[in-house]
Amino acid sequence: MGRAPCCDRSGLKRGPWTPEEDQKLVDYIHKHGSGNWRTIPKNAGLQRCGKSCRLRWTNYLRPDIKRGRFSFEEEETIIQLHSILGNKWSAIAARLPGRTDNEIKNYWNTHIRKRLLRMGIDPVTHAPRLDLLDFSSLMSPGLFHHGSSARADFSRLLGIDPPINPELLRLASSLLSSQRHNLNPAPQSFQESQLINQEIQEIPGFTTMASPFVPFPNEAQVPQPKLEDEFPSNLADFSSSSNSQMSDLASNLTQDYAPFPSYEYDYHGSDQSLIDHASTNSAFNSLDGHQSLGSSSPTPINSNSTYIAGSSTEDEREISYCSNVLTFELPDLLDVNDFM
DNA sequence: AACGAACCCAACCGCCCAACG
DNA sequence: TCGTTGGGCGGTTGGGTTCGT
Repeated sequence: MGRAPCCDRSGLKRGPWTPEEDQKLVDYIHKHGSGNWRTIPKNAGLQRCGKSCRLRWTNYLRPDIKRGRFSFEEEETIIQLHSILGNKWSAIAARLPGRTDNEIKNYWNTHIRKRLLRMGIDPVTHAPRLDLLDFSSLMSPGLFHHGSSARADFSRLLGIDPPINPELLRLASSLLSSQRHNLNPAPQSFQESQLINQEIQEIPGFTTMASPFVPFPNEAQVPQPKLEDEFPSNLADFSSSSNSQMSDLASNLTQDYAPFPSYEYDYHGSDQSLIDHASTNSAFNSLDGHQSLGSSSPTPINSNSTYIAGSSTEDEREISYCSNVLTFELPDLLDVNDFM
């Protein structure tokens, strides 16, 4: 059943707000508070729909709104929360004091989303975009460094040489399946979002901008799955939509796996940083396919804090993301920019 | 300098859901 | 139980600005 317009549109002004209108609305709300939005425009002497007033207030006029560029930490928080909550902008905004859902949504769509795409990360699933890969590239013998008799048997069985790594195939299959079936990973209702918020809040070490951002206080808490025996068999679970599954997911984030085994956001609220789980297994090739930005050593990849305080250019942020985040090997010949 | 393309973001649209009578 | 309403949400639009040629 369609919903009737929130108000009679005839005679009501639309479009950009004038300073005079802003002042009227601010004055009224300062005096009377923001109660019944339908009656506010009438009482405040505005030829506006109540909905328009509410939007103007919540997205622009509210005194606690923080204006200006998003900090790197805010960006990271957005990305992390988005990986869990999906496009629940209000839920994400609730964790970023002073930022509105609309502002975050716009920032995501205009900045973060594009950056992730440039990095070869699917902004919906937060997984590397394997759909862009030529699977023949996965047959590179140098891709994996694990000795595996099972793999040898498997490849012998398939008669393939050089062998396709079965784990990689399984991963690719799971990811593709996940991307096909779980494009809407977020819960459906605001209540669910709130529940999830609570659950996330209860995750040990998961904090938001309101408090020091140190999800993993010490290295010992960081899970370090081995590629061959600890890959989630069904990564689609990551994107499940039910509340309980989201809860499980949240738990998994700290207890078992990162959303993607070799794809991990770096947490660096303090000088503690997340170990690069997969750095011993793969190296990240930059998007032009020539330069490896990822660390190949098992030491924390940003023990000196990869993020340079005060760095603010898009490139610097992207490089920081790349060096911290993506340790997934892209084929040398793949230029993600070709797909942009 | 002029023009078109690309980008940015405030504002709007339409749907959903809980509350209420 | 059902219909209506208000508030809230995510998605989309369009006008202004910036960038590139």
